[in-house]
Formats: sequence, C-alpha cells, structure tokens
Amino acid sequence: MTSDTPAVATIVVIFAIIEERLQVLLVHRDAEPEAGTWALPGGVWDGSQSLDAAAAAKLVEETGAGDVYLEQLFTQSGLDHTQPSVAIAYFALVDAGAVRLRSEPGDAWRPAWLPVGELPRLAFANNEVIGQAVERVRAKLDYTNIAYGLLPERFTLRELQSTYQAILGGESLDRRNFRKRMLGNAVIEPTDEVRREGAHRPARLYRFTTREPVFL
Amino acid sequence: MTSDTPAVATIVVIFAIIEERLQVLLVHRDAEPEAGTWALPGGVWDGSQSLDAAAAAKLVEETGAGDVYLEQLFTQSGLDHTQPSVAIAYFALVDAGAVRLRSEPGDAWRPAWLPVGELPRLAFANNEVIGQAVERVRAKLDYTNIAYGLLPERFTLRELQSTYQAILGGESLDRRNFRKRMLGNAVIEPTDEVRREGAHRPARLYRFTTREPVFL
DNA sequence: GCAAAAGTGTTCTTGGTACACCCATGT
DNA sequence: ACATGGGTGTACCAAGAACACTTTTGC
Repeated sequence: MTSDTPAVATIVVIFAIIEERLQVLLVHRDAEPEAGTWALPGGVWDGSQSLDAAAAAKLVEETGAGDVYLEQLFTQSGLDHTQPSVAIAYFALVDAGAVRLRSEPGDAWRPAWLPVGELPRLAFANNEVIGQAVERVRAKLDYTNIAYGLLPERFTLRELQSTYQAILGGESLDRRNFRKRMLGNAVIEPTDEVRREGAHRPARLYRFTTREPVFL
Repeated sequence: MTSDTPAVATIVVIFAIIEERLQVLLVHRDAEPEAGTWALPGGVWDGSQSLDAAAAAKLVEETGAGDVYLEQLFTQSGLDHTQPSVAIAYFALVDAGAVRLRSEPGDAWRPAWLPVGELPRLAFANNEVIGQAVERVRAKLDYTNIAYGLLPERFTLRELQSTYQAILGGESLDRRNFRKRMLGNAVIEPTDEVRREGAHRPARLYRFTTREPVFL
C-alpha cells in the first residue's frame, strides 16, 4: 500500500443534534494505523467522481441521509506518515431522526455518535478538523440558514432554539429575541399545524422557508 | 504524463494593489494544455513538504515577497480531463512595492498583473477560483486586519482607504468614518512620522498594530 | 386551580452612516 | 492668497439585547 505517489482521501465531519447536544459521527478503528482509536469516516478517493460527489456518497453510506447540508472545509497534508497524502475534509449537518447508522453485528468499523464537547484523542489530526468544523458551523449559524440540515421538515420553535443553543455550546438565548429574529429574517415560517404534548399549550410547527443554503 | 493515480497540484491567487486597482498575478501559457491562455501560477505537489509550505514556496518563487498573507481557499477536482486530479487553491496578499517578478528575457511563462475586473477567459477553472478568492478577501476585510498584507510597513490613511476601496470594487467610503473605524478598532496606530508630498498638509504615517492575522 | 410551556411588545444600548468645516503646506 | 489634500465631531437610524406578563392546555 505504500508508494511515493500522493494518496488522496476525503473525510467527513457529520454533525447531528442528539439529546440536545451537538454530536459527531465517528468510527472505531480496529485496524492499523491508529487501531483502537476513534476517527472520522472517510476513504481513499479513486477519481471516478468529483470530490463533492465522493464526500456525499460517503455521507449516504454512513447515515442513509439524503436531504443534508454538505460543505467543503479544507485540505490537510501529511497525516499519513508512511507516504505523501492529502485529505480533503467536508462537514455535513444531518437530521438525527432521519439517520440509520450502519450496524451489521460484529462490524469491525463500528460507527457511533460522540458529543463534540467530550471527545477523546482521535486518530490522525481529527480533533483539529472537528474543531474547525464546529467553528465554521457556529459562524455560519449567524448569517445563514444552515440549521435546516439538522432539523426535520416541521419543528417547534423550542426545538429550533435548542438546536442553536447546542451548536453554540450551551449558551442560552432569549426566547423572544430568538423568535423575532427567525421570523423577521424570513428564514422560517409558521405552518397551520400544532403539536400537543404534555400539560401545556400546544406548540405551533414551523418550517424553513427554503431548504437550500441562503445567506442573510 | 498520464496515469490513473491522482495528480495533486497547488495553485496560488496572488493579489496586489497596483494603480489603485486589485490585480492578480497570472502566467501566460505557451505549452499545452490550454496554450495561449493566462492561468494562475501553480505546480505539481511532490509531497516533500506540507501543502502550505508548497504554496508559500510558489509564492516566493513568483514574487520574491516574504512578509505576506497566505490562506488556503478550497480544493477542486477534475480540472485536468486526462487523469484524476485535485488542485488545492490558496490566495495571497502581497505589497506590490516589495515584489520583483521573475522576468528572464524570453521566458516562456511570462508573469503579469491583470486587474480582477477585466480578466479574459482563463485556463482551467481559474476564473471561478479567482472569483471565490475575491469574495473571501472582501468578506474578511470587514472583520480582520488582512489588508496588512497589501501594504508596506508604513502608509498614509489615504493609501489604506484606497486599498480598501480597490478591494471592494471601486465603492467609495467616507473618509471620517473610515478613519474612526480603523483607529477605533485598534487595527492601526499612528507613528510619529509624516510624509510630505505636494502643496498641502503632510500626511501622518500609520502602521498596523500587528502584522499577523487578527479577527475583530 | 395549578403546573408547564407557548406566545407576545417595549425600552435601551450600540454600531454604523451621513454630513461640513478648519488646518498645514507648496507655489 | 489660493489650491490641495489632511484632519476632526455630531446627529440620526437601525439592529441587537434586556426584560415580564398573559394564554392554552393536561391533570
């Protein structure tokens, strides 16, 4: 497997909100190098399709999710010390409810969600990659609608706000200002449905006005 | 030269302010493919150093400039239709006054500055790359000090403002507000020197408080 | 009727924009 | 003295932050 022509790989940081926390999909490595550690899903690029398509394919393979947000992050070199290599990192935002993880029993490369705040030391330079991905998502939350990737078609304002807070790392936002901003920006719109659950007033359901990336 | 293992290249969008316009360094291609067109400087990556170092080396080779701003932009695939390939694009901001272009007489790969507003059709997808680079620089102008890369150690406020206006595409800014913002942000500070030129009050010289990238 | 979350407006603060006059110099 | 660019302050406007009470439901 070792040679002196560069190896090209794509890796994907897949985010979802689970238990009101921002979590990343990682796979446990049973094989060398870096056996016994967690790593981002990825694979060698064979050039048969574009990089974007390869990353999207990887994402579908791991999660089965289609209606997602996917963006290129940056490219690293020198991760594999046995040969020249570059890794093109992407990040994706998926709705946890729509995900079905690969899980053949006894699978050698077990996937699992881990909260970004409590990551162990990962294989290669993956901690660094995830850190940059989180930073990017946080920044874009302010001036785009990318949160649509993390939520189902319909959701309550509480769920939306909880998503925002999870991404921002637990910092809590003012409910009224949050609502005003979201509706004022026309990033979401009310539907005529409500959801009843528990002993309190039903929550109106909202949807994103558009499920494609939009800059505010 | 054709093979089915991926080729990895770095390319660099080198910006400078010349004649109060934002210009890009391009090289004229005399060889196939795309002979007779202009293209961004770049080269095959041999893996002997990091991608960042390779891009920095390319930059020095073309301009001789050292104290510059260099940032990775993004990575493209499929530019070369003869084999799988990826190109990692960078952009750089250099002080035109510190640049010495390569120019052996009769050089086959002539470098030249071209204003970003008046580019012909370039080789590969280079127009796209430059477009993205310009967009990124414009955005970062608002919340970072990256303009330091385009200016010498000391400069007048007029020069700084002219630089900003060139990047923003000719849109003119209010002098008083501009000064207030730059000094208020502590992104620049006055020196005790002035520059006399012409029949008017001498201009105070300023410098960047720090010549490393800083977010505001 | 009470607990629990949903829904709603106003005030204050802050940052950005618009705008006009005096200053120092060379000729 | 006049032409040329350098230097300064204030009033307005819009967006974000702080903040408390009423509504609807299930039990």
